[in-house]
Amino acid sequence: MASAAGVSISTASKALNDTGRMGAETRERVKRIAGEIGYRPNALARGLLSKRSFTIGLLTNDTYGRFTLPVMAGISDALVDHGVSVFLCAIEDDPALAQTHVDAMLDKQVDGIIATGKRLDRRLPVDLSNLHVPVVYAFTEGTQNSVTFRSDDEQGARLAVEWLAKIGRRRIAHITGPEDFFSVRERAGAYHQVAGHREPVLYGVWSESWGHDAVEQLWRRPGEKPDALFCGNDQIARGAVDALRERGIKVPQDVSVIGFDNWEIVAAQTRPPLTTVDMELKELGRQAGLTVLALAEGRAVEPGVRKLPCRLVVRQSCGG
Amino acid sequence: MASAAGVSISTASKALNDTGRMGAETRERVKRIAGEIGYRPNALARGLLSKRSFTIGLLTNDTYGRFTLPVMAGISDALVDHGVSVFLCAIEDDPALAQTHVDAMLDKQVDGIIATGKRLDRRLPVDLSNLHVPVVYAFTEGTQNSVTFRSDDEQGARLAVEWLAKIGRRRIAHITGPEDFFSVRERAGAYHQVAGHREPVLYGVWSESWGHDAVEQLWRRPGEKPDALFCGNDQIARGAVDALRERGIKVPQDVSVIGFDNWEIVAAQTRPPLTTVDMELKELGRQAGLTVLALAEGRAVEPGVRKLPCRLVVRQSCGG
DNA sequence: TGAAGTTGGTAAAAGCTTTTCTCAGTCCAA
DNA sequence: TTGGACTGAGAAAAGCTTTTACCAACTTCA
Repeated sequence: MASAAGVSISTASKALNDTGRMGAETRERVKRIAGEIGYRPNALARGLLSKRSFTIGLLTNDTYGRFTLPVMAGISDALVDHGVSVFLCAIEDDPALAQTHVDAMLDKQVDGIIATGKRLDRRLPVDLSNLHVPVVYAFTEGTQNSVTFRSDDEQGARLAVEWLAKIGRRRIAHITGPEDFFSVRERAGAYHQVAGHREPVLYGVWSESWGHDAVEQLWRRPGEKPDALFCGNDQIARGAVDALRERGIKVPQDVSVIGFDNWEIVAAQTRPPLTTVDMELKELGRQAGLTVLALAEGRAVEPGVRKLPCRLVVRQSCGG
Repeated sequence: MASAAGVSISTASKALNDTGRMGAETRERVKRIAGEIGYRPNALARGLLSKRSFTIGLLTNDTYGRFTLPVMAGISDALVDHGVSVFLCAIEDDPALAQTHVDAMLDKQVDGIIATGKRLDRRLPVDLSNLHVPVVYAFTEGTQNSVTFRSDDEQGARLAVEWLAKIGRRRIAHITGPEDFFSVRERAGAYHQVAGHREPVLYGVWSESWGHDAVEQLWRRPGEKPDALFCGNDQIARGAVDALRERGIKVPQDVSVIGFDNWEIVAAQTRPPLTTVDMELKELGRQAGLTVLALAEGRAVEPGVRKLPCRLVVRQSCGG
């Protein structure tokens, strides 16, 4: 212990924390010696006393990491400066596993929990509503009176469709995922609002092959073809772009395509690279982190759902 | 505290831990009451005493998560039964950030650290060699006398090329990543060993477009064309498959293609889905987790590099 | 019946910090 | 010279659990 190299335990503590009364010279000396011997206070002991472990838990059922990783990066980014570390717990829709992890986090006296997932309209398979630590929901459905962060899919979709309209596209089709997804309905709603009801919405699944098939369907139909495709995610968009190329239709000259998610691995590798909507998940994570920290410190936070704006990432699949 | 609902503090502790001497009936009663009031011991206090926090740190510079996520899943999977939680720290090749995270982990008295990355032949930008907690390296280069887990890329490559040979392919080309990657050289070495030196190795970058370009190069050359491609990763393979399709060459009828990584999002969505080599990163993580736990418990572990076998995942891009 | 052993439980210490309380000494003013 | 205020530092408690030492009561055996 640092006190061995100087004064008493309590004086050392006060010196290092800049608290209590003592001679400036003593304080300096203690600090210097502590630095020299590389003394670092034991966070366990500190936590035992202060009731703050400077630790939070991140619970997710998104094993693939598509959504969790950016969120995690944002949380970590926001909290590392506050000395807070993050337990990452992946629970694959397994209630027992989820409970095990929650219990472990609680035992370890986490200051708070952030729940995240892969879908806005689904709950994690564990009840977090009556814990004695604050809980914040990010990109997953929260409980009554909780704080929830989510992307503003309506605004994101509007961004995309308005962009297509702005560059002169008039027959914009929407190829998207399963209709029972809340975000699908929200994006489709915004699409209708901006583009009207002239072109159909094609509901399907979140895969490239569905994007491919949907283009086949659209182009097999008689009558005028779309001059733009707004796709529900980047994978669908990629499948669509591939199908268009196979039909000899040029992207973006003949048809503009916009995706959703800005999943680099898909969007940037498509030929041409996809213009797409970014949900700003890292920012979402950052805000969730700051919020759970505020709650942990006893600051009041207004409950409710906070929608964070999306951003349009312009690459080459639109022209304009 | 549970003692309020029963006996003395020490009796309660002994009852719950099945230690010490006491009446069976007393023990049962304490356990029952503890269960009823939902008592859970404070891991901080326990850790303070036992010098074990039941917490480990996972350090990674793979922000994208391609490699880290499976490794993390394996670690968590192996350790959750032992009550161990994992701090995930993403350090993006930033030495200062890395040090900050390591210090935070050490302050929190982690029982051990697992270092992982995105490349077998690169070190993390922080020195972990003289910590007073055990360190295990997984899928990143370790220090002298450390325990390191890595995939056996040579064996994986052999698996792929032998499979191609077995289904009757004779002119197998190898399109791969940058030659300065250790794993690239190892895979190429195994390729030469099995397939001989009849076809060239094309070194490039880890992208779809390189796979695409490489096929262009190969087919523009005069003479006989390859009847199989062994690609350095799934993205290259996907680019190659796309290029072949555009040339009207059928996969797998005319040319067989094998990738490397088994990155579902790429491999499964390619048309046709890719046969590929899986590095079994989850298993790698599991073993790393168990090893760091063993070390933390003071059990001796032989230092050295442990190569874990890869597995061939057969989909439709090979035929045979 | 008395010594030795067994049984069931409690008290106390240890682990490391932080915080509050206390104390000895110093300085100044009356 | 004495009383009060102030200063610098240490003692002790608290936070929660586990472990060791200990004690009182009971049993067993000679």
